[in-house]
Amino acid sequence: MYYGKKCIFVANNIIVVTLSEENYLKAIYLISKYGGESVSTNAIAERMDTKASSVTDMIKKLADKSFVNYKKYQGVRLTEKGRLAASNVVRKHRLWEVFLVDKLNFSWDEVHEVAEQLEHIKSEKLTNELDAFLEFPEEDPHGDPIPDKQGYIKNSQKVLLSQVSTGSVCICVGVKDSSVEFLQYLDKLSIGLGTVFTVASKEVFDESLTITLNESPLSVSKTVSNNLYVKIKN
Amino acid sequence: MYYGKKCIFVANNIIVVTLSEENYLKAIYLISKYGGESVSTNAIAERMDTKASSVTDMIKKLADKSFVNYKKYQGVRLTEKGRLAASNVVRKHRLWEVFLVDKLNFSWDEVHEVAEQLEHIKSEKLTNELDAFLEFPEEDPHGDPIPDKQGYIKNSQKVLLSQVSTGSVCICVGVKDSSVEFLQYLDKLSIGLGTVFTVASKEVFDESLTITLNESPLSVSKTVSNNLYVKIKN
DNA sequence: ATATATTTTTAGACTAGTCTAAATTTTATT
DNA sequence: AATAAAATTTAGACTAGTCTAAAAATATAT
Ligand SMILES: [Mn+2]
Ligand SMILES: [Mn+2]
Ligand SMILES: [Mn+2]
Ligand SMILES: [Mn+2]
Repeated sequence: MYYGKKCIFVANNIIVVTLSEENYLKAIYLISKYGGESVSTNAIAERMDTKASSVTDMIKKLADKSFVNYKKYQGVRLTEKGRLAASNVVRKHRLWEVFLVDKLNFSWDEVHEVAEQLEHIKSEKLTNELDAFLEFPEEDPHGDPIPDKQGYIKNSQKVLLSQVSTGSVCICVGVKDSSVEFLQYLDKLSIGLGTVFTVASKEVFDESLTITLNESPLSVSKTVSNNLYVKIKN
Repeated sequence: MYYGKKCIFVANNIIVVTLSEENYLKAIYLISKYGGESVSTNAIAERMDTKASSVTDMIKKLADKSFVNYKKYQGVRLTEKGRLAASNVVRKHRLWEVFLVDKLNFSWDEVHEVAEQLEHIKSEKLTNELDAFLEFPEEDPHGDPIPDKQGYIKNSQKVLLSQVSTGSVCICVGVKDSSVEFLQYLDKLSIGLGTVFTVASKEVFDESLTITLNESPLSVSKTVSNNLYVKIKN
């Protein structure tokens, strides 16, 4: 009997889920907004930087294992089992990101690549002890929510900076784009999670904003305001 | 061009070493006593619980990448490059074991399985920050030495309990067999790293020892004394 | 020195996961 | 409704890593 042996997690001699399957589940979970919506083959392929034909192959395997419901040409939707498996991968990813930033001096633009690896480590005890060690964080270094053991996510009232009306005092609570480039640009602007500023004015021409940060005015483009989550402070 | 894409570490777009290759390198490294001796195909197969034919296949790949020197039917020996790659895997394995015990409340019999996964995470920064976070430990929870960044290992004067002469005061500094079974048995005997005891007498019949631990006599079999490393205290 | 046993390698097969190119189905446009 | 475009699936090929069975080389025993 051939089981691939390496790279595959085995519990009680039953194969649970491979690294590759986990990556597909995670992609479906995130594209579908945490398991809600149905997801197209192409959307998965694009997100995972792979080919649609590969996605179709994998979707069939996931359907066989009842992680997704699948009808040809109709896209997929996570089952409850799939949603839980996927949320667990995301939980691990985000917990490890917190660990790297809080304990190992990583900056928020350095953690993602390593967390992509760490999220596949299989050990319930490890995940839960890590959670406790970090004092049960609710959000990762990019402001994204960390699902709990049961896959439950606390939803917060964050809103995109671009939606905020002039005069509001805001606190930065997350990023929509968490690319290295954007994060480093925010560093340069001295904007990070917890940064407080006021929306001074909005330019009609290009929808750029002028915000007041540390008493000084700062202009931010529409691209920035469209990718920064804030909470209104008053 | 096909590169397997997943599971393979890429630095500057050059494939460095796969998870499977790392496992073989580690096995050769440990069998050869940290890269010294030449190692037979069968020895690798036995240690890795795989078939000799698979080992031969992999050996050829490792030789192509100049991690080992290989002549048909003559076994393999690690090159300097191979020794360093292997020592890095062992370094990571043992650092993670320290992390799990010191920070995440794992016991010494629970860490190995998880460390087998964690040892393959590729990030120099992670390894070095973890090392610093743990305050540069020199040994893992089983008393095994942790190679430094350059692959250097501090060698210690530890000796098997079975070699110690009667009357010696010993401090337990490591185990040769680190199976769950042996480690749990030691727990039951209240023997761990740092435990101090005196060798009271040796039984000629079965070479069992009577040791004095916390004022009380305790009998340990030859199997135990052959798998426990100690340092003489005076 | 020869025969036997052991070790190692080779040959051929298999799975997981990927790809390209072609076929099929669904969706959008006239 | 027919056609064109886009999305999706299928067919067939490829690699890494493994296996079994057979062949070849080396080591051991008479
Ligand atoms: Mn991330
Ligand atoms: Mn994140
Ligand atoms: Mn170990
Ligand atoms: Mn160890």
